[in-house]
Amino acid sequence: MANNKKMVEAITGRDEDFAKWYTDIVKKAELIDYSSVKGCMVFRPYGYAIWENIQADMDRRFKETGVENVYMPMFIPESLLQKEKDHVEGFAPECAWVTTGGSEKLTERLAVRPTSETLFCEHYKKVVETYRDLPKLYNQWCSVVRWEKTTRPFLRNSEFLWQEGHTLHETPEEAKEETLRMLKVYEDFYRETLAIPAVVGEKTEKERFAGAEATYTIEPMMHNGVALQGGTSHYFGDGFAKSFDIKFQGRDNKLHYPHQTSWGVSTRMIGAIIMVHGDDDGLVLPPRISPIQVVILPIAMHKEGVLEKAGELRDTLKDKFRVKLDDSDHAPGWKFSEYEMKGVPVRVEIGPKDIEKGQCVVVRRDNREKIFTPIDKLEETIEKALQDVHDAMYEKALENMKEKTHVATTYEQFIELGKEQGGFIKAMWCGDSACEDKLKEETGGVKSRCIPFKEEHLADTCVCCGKPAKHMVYWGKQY
RNA sequence: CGAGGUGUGGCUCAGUUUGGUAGAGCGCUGCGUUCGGGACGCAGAGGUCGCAGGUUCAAAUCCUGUCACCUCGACCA
Repeated sequence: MANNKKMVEAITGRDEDFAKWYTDIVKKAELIDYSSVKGCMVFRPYGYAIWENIQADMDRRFKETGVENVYMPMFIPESLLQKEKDHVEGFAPECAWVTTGGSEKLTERLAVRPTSETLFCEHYKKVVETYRDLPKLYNQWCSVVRWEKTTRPFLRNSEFLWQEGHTLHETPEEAKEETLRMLKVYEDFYRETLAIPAVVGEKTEKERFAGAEATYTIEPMMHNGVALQGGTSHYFGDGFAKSFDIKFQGRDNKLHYPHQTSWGVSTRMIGAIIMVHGDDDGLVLPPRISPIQVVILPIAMHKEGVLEKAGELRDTLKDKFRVKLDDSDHAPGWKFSEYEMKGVPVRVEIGPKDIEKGQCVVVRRDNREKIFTPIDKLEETIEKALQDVHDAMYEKALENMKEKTHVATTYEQFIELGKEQGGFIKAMWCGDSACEDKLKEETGGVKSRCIPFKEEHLADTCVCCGKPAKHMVYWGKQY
C-alpha cells in the first residue's frame, strides 16, 4: 500500500481539482499529445482506437436508418459560406482562412470548414431534380476547424473529429421526423454503448444552431456537476434550400423547396466518457468501446508454465473479445495500476497458485470486485463481467445525474443553486431570452440546457421574471 | 480581448534575490536479482537554460525587446 500512494500522486484527485484530474488522465492514459498548434492535438493509438470503436458503432446505427457516407471538400469559398445569413454570422468569426495557394494570393479566400452545410447545399442543388431524388440521407466523417480562444483536449479543440449528417426531404414532417430519429440514435448510443444517461430536448431560440429552425440536444451530466452538449440535431425547414436555391419537382408537378436536417457528434464524447465514468485511479472505459476489453496479466511469469498458460487464455478469448496479454518486464503491481489508469474494464490474473487450482482471477475495473473462476468457465465469466460493468457504470452515472438535478421554484433558490450546487436546475421559464441572459449573468454562467420532451409543471410562473411560464427548462453550467 | 503566472535533459522542478565548472527526482539504456497492488542493485546516455539583442573579464542569473504556453474572466460541437 505504501507504493500505491505513488499512484495516487500521479493523478490529481478527482474531487481535489477536477480540471487538473482531467488533463492528467488525458495524458497519462496516453490518449493524446499536444501539438505545436494551439488547440490541435495528436490522437495517440489508444485514444484513436477509442474513436474508431465509437465510429464503428455509430456508423452501423446510421446505416441501419438508410444513411450513406460521403466526403466533402475541406475548403469553403467565402461567397458560398455567405449564402445563408444567420449561418455565416454564427461561424465566420471563428473560421480559419486560406488566402494563399502555393505562391499565388487567392482571388477569393477559402474557409477551412467549420461545418459543411453550405457544401452539402451546393451539391444538393446539382443532384436533386424531382421528388424521386428524395430523401437524400448523407453523412460524413471528417474533421472541422473552429478558431477557439480557449481550448481543452476533447472538449474544445481548434480542430476536432466528428460526423455530420445532412439530409434533404420532400416534406417538413419527414425532415422533422428525421431530426428526432437521429437524436434518438444518439440517445441510444450514449446509453447502450457509452453507458451514459442524458437529458434530451429542444434548445431555446437563443441557443439554437446558426440557421436552424429548431435544435435538439443531448445533455449528459459530468461528475462535477457541469453539463456537456453531447450532440445536436437540427431542423432547418427550407431556409437553406431557399438561400441556395435548391428546388425539386413535386408530385403535383410544381417546384418546391426541400426540407433539411443536420446532426452531429464529435470527439467531445471522449471527454464525456472521461468526466462521467473516470475516478481517482484513472479512466474507466465502457466495455463496448474500450480498445482493450480484457487484459491478461501473468503473475510470477518466470515460473514454469505461467506464460504458456497466459498465452493459452489469450488464444481462447481473442476471437470473442479485444484481448491483450502483457508479458512485459514490469512488476505486477505496476501493470495493475497501468491498466486501471487506462480504464480497461476487466483484467485476468493468472499465476502459479491459480494454475495449481485450475482457476484464474477476473477483476472488474469499475468496482475492483475479484471473481475467482475455473479456467473452463472463463469465457462466460468475462462475458457476464463486461455486461455487469456496463450496467453498473450506467447506474452509477444515472445516480450522479439524479443527485445533481435540483428544482428551483423561486428566483432566490435558482441563484443559490446556480452559484453553490452546480448540476442541472429544473425551473419554469416564460420564453423570453432576456430572462436567460439575466440568469446567466447573476449565476456566473448558468445557461438553459434544453426544454425536455417530458416537461413537468413545477410552478405557474417564470422563475426569473414572474410572468406566466411557457416551459420547464433544464439549466446548468456547461463545458 | 482584459488580469495574473511560467519558460532550465523526455517529464516535474531546484538554481535567478547576491553573475563565477548546468543540478535533483522520475523516466530512458545495459547487466543482474525480483515478481498476487507502481521492486532493488550496479553501470550509463541525455541540456547551445524559449528566442533576439545589450551590459560584463564572465550571464540560466542583470537590462531591453519578442514569442509561446498555463490559470482566471467575455464567445463556442
